[in-house]
Amino acid sequence: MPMAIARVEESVELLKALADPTRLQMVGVLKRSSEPVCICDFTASFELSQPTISHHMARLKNVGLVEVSRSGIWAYYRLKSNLDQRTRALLEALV
Amino acid sequence: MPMAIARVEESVELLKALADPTRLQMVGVLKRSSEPVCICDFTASFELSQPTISHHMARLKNVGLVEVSRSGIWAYYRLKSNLDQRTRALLEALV
DNA sequence: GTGAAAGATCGACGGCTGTCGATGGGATGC
DNA sequence: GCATCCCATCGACAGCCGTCGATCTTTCAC
Repeated sequence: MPMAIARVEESVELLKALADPTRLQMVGVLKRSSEPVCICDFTASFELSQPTISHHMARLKNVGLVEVSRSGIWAYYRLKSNLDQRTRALLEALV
Repeated sequence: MPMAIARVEESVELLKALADPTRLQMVGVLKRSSEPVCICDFTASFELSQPTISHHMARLKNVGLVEVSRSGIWAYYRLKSNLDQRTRALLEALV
């Protein structure tokens, strides 16, 4: 039974979102953290500009890997809670 | 314990190799096949030029996902036999 | 040797993507 | 109101990547 085209495209989008050193490490941080992580923490630990960090996080959000909660002027990100089993297995193999 | 940089880069190369619809489906075909698959089968089933198919397979080969055996004028590809556990788990979650 | 077939390589083109500085937008504090 | 801070968005640029036609290499058949 060949892979359905729709599922291929969906998997590819997920893979492209993870296929960047910065984003893969961001996901790693979020996966290991028990609490949501502030964007300011990422801008502090990666040697990249703030717009770049924001851009990467937006890509992770667009593929449904992370979700955001705002508190005042801060934005806290965490891995989405209801990731499907396949995605969780993939992260488990990666991070 | 954060991810080692070398392992991040290695994972990213693997993810980039898989983050394309054609290559992901190629890997799917190889994973499901009990026997090596001829390049001519891929050029026949994908609506892409022969150089493009060859280019994609070369990328899969460069990251160590597949290996080739030639017989006469034909080239047969299969998933590399000694993939590490992490990579196998990743393919299991994807294909 | 000649020709044909499979596959790899090359050169070129357009589109996507990572990066930045500049700017915008909302919340906080004075 | 005004300045300041965090973050998102925009515009621009360079580099990578998917794709193709053309060509080269190797093998086989005659």
